[in-house]
Amino acid sequence: MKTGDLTLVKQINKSIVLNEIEKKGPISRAQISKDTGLNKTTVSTMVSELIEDKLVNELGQGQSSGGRKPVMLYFNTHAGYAIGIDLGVNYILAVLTDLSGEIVEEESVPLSDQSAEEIMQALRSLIRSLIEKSPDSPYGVVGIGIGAPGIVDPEGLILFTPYLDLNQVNLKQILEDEFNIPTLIDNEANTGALGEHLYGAGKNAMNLIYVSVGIGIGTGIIINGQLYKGATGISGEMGHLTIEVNGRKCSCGNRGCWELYASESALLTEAKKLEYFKDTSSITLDHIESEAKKGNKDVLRLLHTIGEYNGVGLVNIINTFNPDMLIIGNRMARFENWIMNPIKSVLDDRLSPFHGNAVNLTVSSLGKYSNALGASAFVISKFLDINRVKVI
Amino acid sequence: MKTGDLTLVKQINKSIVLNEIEKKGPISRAQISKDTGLNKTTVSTMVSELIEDKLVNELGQGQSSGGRKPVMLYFNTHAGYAIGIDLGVNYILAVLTDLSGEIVEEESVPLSDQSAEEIMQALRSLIRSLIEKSPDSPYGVVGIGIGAPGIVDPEGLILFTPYLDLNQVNLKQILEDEFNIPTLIDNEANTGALGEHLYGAGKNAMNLIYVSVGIGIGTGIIINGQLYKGATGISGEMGHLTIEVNGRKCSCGNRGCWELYASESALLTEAKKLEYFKDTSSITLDHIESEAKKGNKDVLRLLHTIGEYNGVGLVNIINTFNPDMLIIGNRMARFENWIMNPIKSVLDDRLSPFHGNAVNLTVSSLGKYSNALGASAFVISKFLDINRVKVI
DNA sequence: ATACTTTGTTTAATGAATAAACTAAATAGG
DNA sequence: CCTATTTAGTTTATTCATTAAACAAAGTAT
Repeated sequence: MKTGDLTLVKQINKSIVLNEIEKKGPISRAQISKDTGLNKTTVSTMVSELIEDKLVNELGQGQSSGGRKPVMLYFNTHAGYAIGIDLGVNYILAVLTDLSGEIVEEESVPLSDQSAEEIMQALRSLIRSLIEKSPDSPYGVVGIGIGAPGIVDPEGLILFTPYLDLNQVNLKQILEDEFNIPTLIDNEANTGALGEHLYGAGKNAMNLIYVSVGIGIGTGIIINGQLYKGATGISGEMGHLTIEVNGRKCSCGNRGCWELYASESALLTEAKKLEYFKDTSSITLDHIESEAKKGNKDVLRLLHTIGEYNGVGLVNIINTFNPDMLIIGNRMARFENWIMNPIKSVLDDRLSPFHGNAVNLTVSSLGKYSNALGASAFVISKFLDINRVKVI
Repeated sequence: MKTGDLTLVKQINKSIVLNEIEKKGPISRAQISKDTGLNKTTVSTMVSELIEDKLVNELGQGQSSGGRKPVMLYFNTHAGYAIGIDLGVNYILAVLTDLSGEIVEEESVPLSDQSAEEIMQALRSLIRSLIEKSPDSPYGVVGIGIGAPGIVDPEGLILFTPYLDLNQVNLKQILEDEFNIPTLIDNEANTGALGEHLYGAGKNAMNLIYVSVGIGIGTGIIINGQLYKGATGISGEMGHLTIEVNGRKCSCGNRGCWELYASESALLTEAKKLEYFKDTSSITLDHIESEAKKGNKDVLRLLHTIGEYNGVGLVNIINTFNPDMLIIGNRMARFENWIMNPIKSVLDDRLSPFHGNAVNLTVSSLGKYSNALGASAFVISKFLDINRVKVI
């Protein structure tokens, strides 16, 4: 059983000090002591250790505030690096970040046939390349994080992923065996939620829901600053909330699922029915966006409708979680200009007044990087072993 | 800021020891040491303190297992008492429990006009009476917990409650001023969830959703063993999930809310339309249950439909939370025999196979007491100040 | 009767946080 | 320019947790 002892106390306080330096650095020992309530002596001891650990450096003297000049400390973001991978349906985006989540290298490849061989080969070569490009550092590449579409079990086994030929593949095991670097796989909505929580729009939100609207809709749930994954790791399938009880059958087995009305697939399906696109063989989001920019009435009306359906689902999420913040991510986010108003008017209409203005709704601030950055953040947090991110 | 120090360590370990005695008592010091990993010395120290605190007693010698006989310890459930109150729409049920949640006294009164005066007077007299009846004990009555229908803010202010004339009343403040006993008010779904989690069917579930199906539908969310209340304390309004996007307007502002189809109100409304009840002026649940028992076809068909609608909402909950356990409580629970099968067949139909048999679905095991017992458990936990229950 | 086991306490050691005293180095004000 | 004051950071001694080891108490097994 997890009991309390002195090492626990030290761990807690060391985390607090490191966190403080990360968030507020450059900062002096004295300031940390004032801000945290920890004794000056304790702070000094922790800082010494962190400097030995190469996680913190001294910057030099800062401004005096009427007495001896403080020694400023900063988080050594170059103590190690992490790889974050966005495993998309037709692309793989891989980033190398420093320990602050700053992107230092970036590579991507398109996927053509989604076969296991193609994907694995692309992953291997991307990872190998980023490892080679990673600057010399005390800890090297500290982890590989992957955000994948589909259902991933807590051991890193991909239980089910539509479109990709990776069902029942234990990606974590395979990559750890090959690269000997701690690896984490999770659903892209979960990694996206983490990314936004740690580095994006959700920095100050302890309870946030990240809504990944792509081909389907998935949600990443951050509760009390921690990722919630449920009993068997498959929570957050809110794309499959029924919003039409006798609606169309969904591939998940349910009927009238939200994502049938509000996702990228829904958008493309409905666009196909428009007069304007009747001669277009395969419609893309680019087509739709360019028409929307041109002011194509039918496309605007369609986006309005899709926005409204997004709003209906968001009302459900708010009624369930009463979150501090809602973040819309993935590919639907590019239509922000056209869907945000209908979403907001649906919220106004349908939300009980007790929610008032409490909910903060926004579009992903990390854009196409939220998934890859979240995956990277995940492994960084694991490396730093501070309680910034825990999976419930 | 909350930092680590020795008192924290002690608090953690003392909690562990007390919890162990609560759960496994009678138990010896040696056994606690083995089970928890705490050193024998530490356990002895904590036990001495707990005995001084009157929270633990020595029972006498136990069975030898090949050496010196152990001294068995047990949790002194009579060290104090707690009052738990189920504030219903047309009744108030108040229980006095010992520290183990065992009911030692019970009183209830019907409500006739739901006026603030009637309710406050009834509450006062119930509380006063239970305090008088509480046996002599080291700590006396350690808290008053109240589960109320409606929306309660974190400070105990009732923001909104349908049917009761208590809107904007700060019940907590009023009762604390009068009785000088720590008081907690929460939504009845939250207290119900706590009751089932601590003393009922959900004892072993760390992630559970308690679905209170009464006049409306509310949900109490326990995540990682802790009650989740959301950013402003109004999470869990899953009765207002839209299941028909263009459905009837609900009083909450939304459309096609789940509770319009699956609650007690829905049952009564639909029952009114049945040929059999056309001459009954005011139909009650008793009427319906007695007809169901007699095998009235129309009533059975109606209950089947209501069950199916309950199933639809439960699928939504499972897709969202992937919980260890789902517990159906409040008045709809009495129809278990007629609604459980339709619910289960809807789950079979609509749930993705990845949920398999992972979800444990059951009806409240505390029956009409789950709300009152949860309210009592809430204040007991606060009193014991062990981390058994924390509100996120 | 003797060896062994199990329970629980006493004793001494370890390691964490911290208050107080101290050193170092600045500013401020005459 | 000099002294008092302020601020930063370290050294020292104390307090208070857990714990390992030795020990005492009280049983069982043979």
